[in-house]
Amino acid sequence: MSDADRILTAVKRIPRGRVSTYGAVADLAGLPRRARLVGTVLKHASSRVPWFRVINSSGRISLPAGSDAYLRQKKKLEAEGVIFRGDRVDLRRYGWPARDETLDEALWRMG
DNA sequence: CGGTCGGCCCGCC
DNA sequence: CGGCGGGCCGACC
Repeated sequence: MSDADRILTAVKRIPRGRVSTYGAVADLAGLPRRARLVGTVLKHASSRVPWFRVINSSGRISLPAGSDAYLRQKKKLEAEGVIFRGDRVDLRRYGWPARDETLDEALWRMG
């Protein structure tokens, strides 16, 4: 299984209405410290994977502000109930896995 | 909250 | 091989 496959698998696990960060996805994929790779993989991802649920650790969309791509991602998130406060989302509320739960707990919970 | 900096690890010349 | 930049991140001020 390639790194890209593991990343895409991890992204598919993000629940509807929640968001995850590049670093968190890397961790879930078993690829610590490879947040940037997650970014490049997602850039070329197919529409079957919920790439739009991945944002950066500051709670912002990692695309040029105001660009078509940016607005597309924002709309998709809002469509499933994620509320933006200005240009960012509250990771304590929508972040997955929750900040205070360990990676092990999160992995266990989803089998 | 915003901005900088250093560290990090690719993927592509 | 060497250099460079990227949908990153945490620490710090």
